[in-house]
Amino acid sequence: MAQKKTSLKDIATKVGVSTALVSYVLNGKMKGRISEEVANRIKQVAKELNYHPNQIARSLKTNKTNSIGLLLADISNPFSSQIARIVENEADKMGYAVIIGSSDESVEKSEKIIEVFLNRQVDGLILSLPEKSEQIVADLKSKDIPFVLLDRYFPSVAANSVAIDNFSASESAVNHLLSNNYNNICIISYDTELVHLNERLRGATEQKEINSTVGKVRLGHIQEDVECAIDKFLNTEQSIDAIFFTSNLLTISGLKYLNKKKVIIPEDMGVIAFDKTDAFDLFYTSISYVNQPLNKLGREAVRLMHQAINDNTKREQIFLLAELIVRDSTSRK
Amino acid sequence: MAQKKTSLKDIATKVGVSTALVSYVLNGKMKGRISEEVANRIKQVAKELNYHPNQIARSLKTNKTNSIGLLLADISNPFSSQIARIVENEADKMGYAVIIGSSDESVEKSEKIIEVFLNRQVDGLILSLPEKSEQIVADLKSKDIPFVLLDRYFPSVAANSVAIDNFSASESAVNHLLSNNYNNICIISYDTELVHLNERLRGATEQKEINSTVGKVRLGHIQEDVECAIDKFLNTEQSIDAIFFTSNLLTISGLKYLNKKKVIIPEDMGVIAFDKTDAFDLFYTSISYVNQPLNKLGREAVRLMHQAINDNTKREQIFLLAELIVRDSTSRK
DNA sequence: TCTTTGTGTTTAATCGTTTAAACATTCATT
DNA sequence: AATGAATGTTTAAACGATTAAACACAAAGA
Repeated sequence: MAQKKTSLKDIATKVGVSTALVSYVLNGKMKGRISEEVANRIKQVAKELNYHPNQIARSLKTNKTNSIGLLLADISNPFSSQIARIVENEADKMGYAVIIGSSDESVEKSEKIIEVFLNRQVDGLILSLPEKSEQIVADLKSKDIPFVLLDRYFPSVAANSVAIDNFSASESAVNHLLSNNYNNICIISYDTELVHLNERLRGATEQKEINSTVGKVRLGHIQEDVECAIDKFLNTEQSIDAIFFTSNLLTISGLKYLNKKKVIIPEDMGVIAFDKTDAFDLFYTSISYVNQPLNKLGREAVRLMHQAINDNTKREQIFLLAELIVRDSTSRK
Repeated sequence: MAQKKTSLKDIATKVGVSTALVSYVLNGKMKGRISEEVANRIKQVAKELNYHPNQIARSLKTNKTNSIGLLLADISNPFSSQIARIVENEADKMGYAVIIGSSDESVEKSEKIIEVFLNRQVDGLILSLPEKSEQIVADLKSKDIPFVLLDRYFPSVAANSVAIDNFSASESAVNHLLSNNYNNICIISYDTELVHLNERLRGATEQKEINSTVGKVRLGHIQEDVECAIDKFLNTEQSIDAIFFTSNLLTISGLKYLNKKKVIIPEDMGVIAFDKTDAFDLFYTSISYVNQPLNKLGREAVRLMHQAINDNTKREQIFLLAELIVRDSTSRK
């Protein structure tokens, strides 16, 4: 950054006034006390010298950086990157810059990244934390740092949060299958403590009428465990006629394998997915899915965070409704 | 950010020394001049009070923020988000935080975002710029700001850049088709001034032996124009037997449409793609594609940027080789 | 004439660091 | 005893902004 940037002082010197006056003029403060003439001269010189305030200096004084930290599980996962995009846009509208980090579902990495965020004096945090992060949430609360949990939340520690109503989303997905005459439904879900994912499972299984089986998939072994679960369903159990996948990665792995096994959708097997992905476009049958309102999620997260920054005494927990998009993968011919 | 953070001064007061000494100890400077005893006491108190240096203050003094700006076309596009992920990791290793922005292929938006980055005193920039951005590059150069162009570059203004050798990547893709007896190849490409994309086109078409047709797709009308191009190939022209798509979005739109039109791959039509996407997993035939070395791209970009930050007199232009991954979509049975 | 009020501008402290330079003390050398 | 090094620590300015408070001066009211 050579070519030293112009500072308030440069302008002050050139115009022949104090830096204070320049600051007042450029910030539009003390309106009505400053002479038009001087004000104009200052503004003009500022433009001439291509002045841009040094945010760092400003931040040091005001104790506001107008930046936020966004922690995601993995920015290269489409769900995360779409959220990132929306948060970035919303934040920008409110004058915040966004610093991003990926936790890879690791608590230690999350802690480390949050520390980096805080050292950089971000004004607030938007976090999608991995399982077993209750302590992190508790620590942030005790330090009174403004933050919002996004997508994932922890009932044991109350905090600002934005998520969808996973229970009812799953419920309606399964109801849809039932009403389309799929009666032996199996659910493929993660083996996790994350509440939002377990809510998806609960919503799908806690229905009196349903005769369901569950396949649990370990995070680091998605393809392997999905295949294993599907094999089990196809062979040993009573004949399954539909699968509900509770995440986008699970769906992709599952469809890939069903393809390989020549299972025809929806004739041999009904399929319903959680989240949409581009990949569906290339599948021979269009896929029914639970559509999360990503735009609203992102917008609400930024709004709550902004609110927390300005007044961290309120707490809000927001659950948005997901919408069921019905396509061909759940319609028996 | 309530609960006032502890500062150097707090430690100094508690230990009974000057802030300077605390700073020296904590930064490991003036080694050998400071008494062990005092040093230990300072370190201990720092830990007790959970001291973390205020990066903002430090930045103001040192004129280094240890942050970089990353401008992408659209963080929600998989290519961008994967790059973002890699850049984020590499940058973190070198102690840089990453601020992200998406240009949406707009020059004005790019300018605006870069300005935000610079006001925040980022140490350097990594940029994927839209077409007609030569002036931006020239301005950055004249201001002597350290930056690296990533993926996209502009031959008319020399600058640090990292990209793949698009020409030879396309060349080998087309050669592969030719050697598999596809002789009427058509290329679907963007209607753009972006050099890296036109190099893909040039690499594919500038071969004596090839009998090729080109479909140009406008950025805002991908699905529409891809369909139109494919229709044209299928109807009016001499029978096309292979399509080379020069980007991932083009590929997805194209395959989707070929599906709809019941064109069988690879029997009726050979297909080769640029970039891999998850979506391929769900297609009935595995897709051959040009694989960009994303990890290397990201790593080299960060390395060059770091180099530019420390010495902005060198210029490097790096072209990495992409690899052709051969699958079933280009093998005639 | 003397205060008061209003207008226009400056002074100076402050944010939390870094760091060159100054200071003070001890110790060895001549 | 005087000089010089070596060691250990402090002083104080600086980075570039913000902002309460002070200052200076003119016009208006008592």
